[in-house]
Amino acid sequence: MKQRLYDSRTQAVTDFEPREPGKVGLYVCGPTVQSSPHIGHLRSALVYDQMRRWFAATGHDVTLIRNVTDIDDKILEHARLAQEQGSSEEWWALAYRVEREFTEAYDALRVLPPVYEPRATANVPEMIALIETLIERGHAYQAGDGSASVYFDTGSWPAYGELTRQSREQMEDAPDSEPVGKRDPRDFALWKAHRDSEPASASWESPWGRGRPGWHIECSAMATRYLGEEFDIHGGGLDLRFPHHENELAQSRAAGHGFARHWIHNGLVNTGGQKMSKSLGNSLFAAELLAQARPIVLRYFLGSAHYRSVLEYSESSLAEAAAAFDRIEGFLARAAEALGAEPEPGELPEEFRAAMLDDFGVPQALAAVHGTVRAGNTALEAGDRAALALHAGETIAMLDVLGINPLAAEWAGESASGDGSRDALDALVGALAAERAEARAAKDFARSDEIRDRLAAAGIALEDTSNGTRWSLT
RNA sequence: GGUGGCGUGGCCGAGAGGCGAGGCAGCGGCCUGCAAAGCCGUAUACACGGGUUCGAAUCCCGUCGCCACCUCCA
Repeated sequence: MKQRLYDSRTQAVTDFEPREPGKVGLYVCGPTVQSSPHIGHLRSALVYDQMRRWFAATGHDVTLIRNVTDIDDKILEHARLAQEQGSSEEWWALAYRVEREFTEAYDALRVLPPVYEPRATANVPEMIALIETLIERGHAYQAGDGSASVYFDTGSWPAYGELTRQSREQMEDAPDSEPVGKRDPRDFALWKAHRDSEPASASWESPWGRGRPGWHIECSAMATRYLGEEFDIHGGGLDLRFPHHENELAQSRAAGHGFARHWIHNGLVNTGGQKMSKSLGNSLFAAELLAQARPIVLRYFLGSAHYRSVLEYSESSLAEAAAAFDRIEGFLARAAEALGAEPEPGELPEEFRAAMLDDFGVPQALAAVHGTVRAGNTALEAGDRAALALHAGETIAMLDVLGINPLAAEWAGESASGDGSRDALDALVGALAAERAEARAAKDFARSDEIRDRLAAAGIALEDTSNGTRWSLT
């Protein structure tokens, strides 16, 4: 069975065939590091992390490139505004500080680092070369106002609009805040002339004069530099389809590159039925979320909807995710105790494989996880060790692919077992549990319930199983 | 004006012409001293109105509502 993948350009689920068998080149638009990461950034990164893990699990060598846009209007603007308030932070310091916040948030969710994370500022020569090619081929021109700006000539590229199926004629004119020498309002900047109001450090030498790169050219240049003129998959948030990805596609194709074979776009995160975004000011920041939910639960939650659908965030949906994940985690803990060892990863159930092969059907894959957990619980109850070991192993294998295996090394310290305080607690709780067992044996239920209640008040739940009493933190 | 998406049971969330994914909550049962956990069982769900079909939540037409993009955004 082949990998199936929805392609935004053709608007259809198609077979995915890597250009080179066994290898996948995946470029993902990373953040513009202008302000702190929010839940939407986390979801986006997570979606591609899941794909990357799945491709790896199915024997592919994945080259995942996720860029960092560290020079842009907003970064300069934010730094300037802060400086007006007395900040001494330069734009490049701001960008780097925010970039580290992103990295921290990604790490918290165990989003694996990309194979490489290129910064726009480190690829200016590649961008200039690409712009020169576009000018040579007659698809770009220097601004008519004599400035150093260079624009892509959308009128020279008949396919313009192919990604989002829009005709150039029907597009609303971009109301530029200032007339900047474009031949057509729909043309977009490849190179932006330096302005005196901007720091000199935010400009580079070019054949057209000092300036800085336009937004779209960086991705074309970096994707090509690290993945080649033609590569397998280009991904990003749905809101990047137009103009960003449309423009990337146009300029790269106009430069003679094959560019991305598949385009994928992840759905956005809504809250209160509305898109969350910087401009609306309704952002849920990563730091707040990570403070209120266990990172592994947050990862489960953000990854539980299909990557292309809208994910509605609410506190109750997050709480539901926590309950669902507890069920899985509880099974693994009981299985490990019953088996006397942490289960080894087993085979991936066919249902899970089929779901993932079908356009990354993570929701159905999670249904397979829950089905396996149920089968495992049944085996546990029946005392069928072989079946228990089988299902526990399958569960672990599936969770590993999804990056939510609480027993995995990557989540060490997050799982229920772990540090020394846990052992100390175990000794104390164990003593109380033993006392309770004596009381129960003597039918002194008032005493046994008192012990259980006291532990419950302290956040420790007791469960009486056929193998004795086990405890867990609530 | 153009482009795209969505509307599924109390909630979240899949599916996509014919055995009602999965989770959460609820109800009944088993287990338990009582619980908890677990297991078993439990739902006249597919915005509305037409149509195609032996059969539609799924296809077609229309209507309503919501959302996104066309301007910086994951």
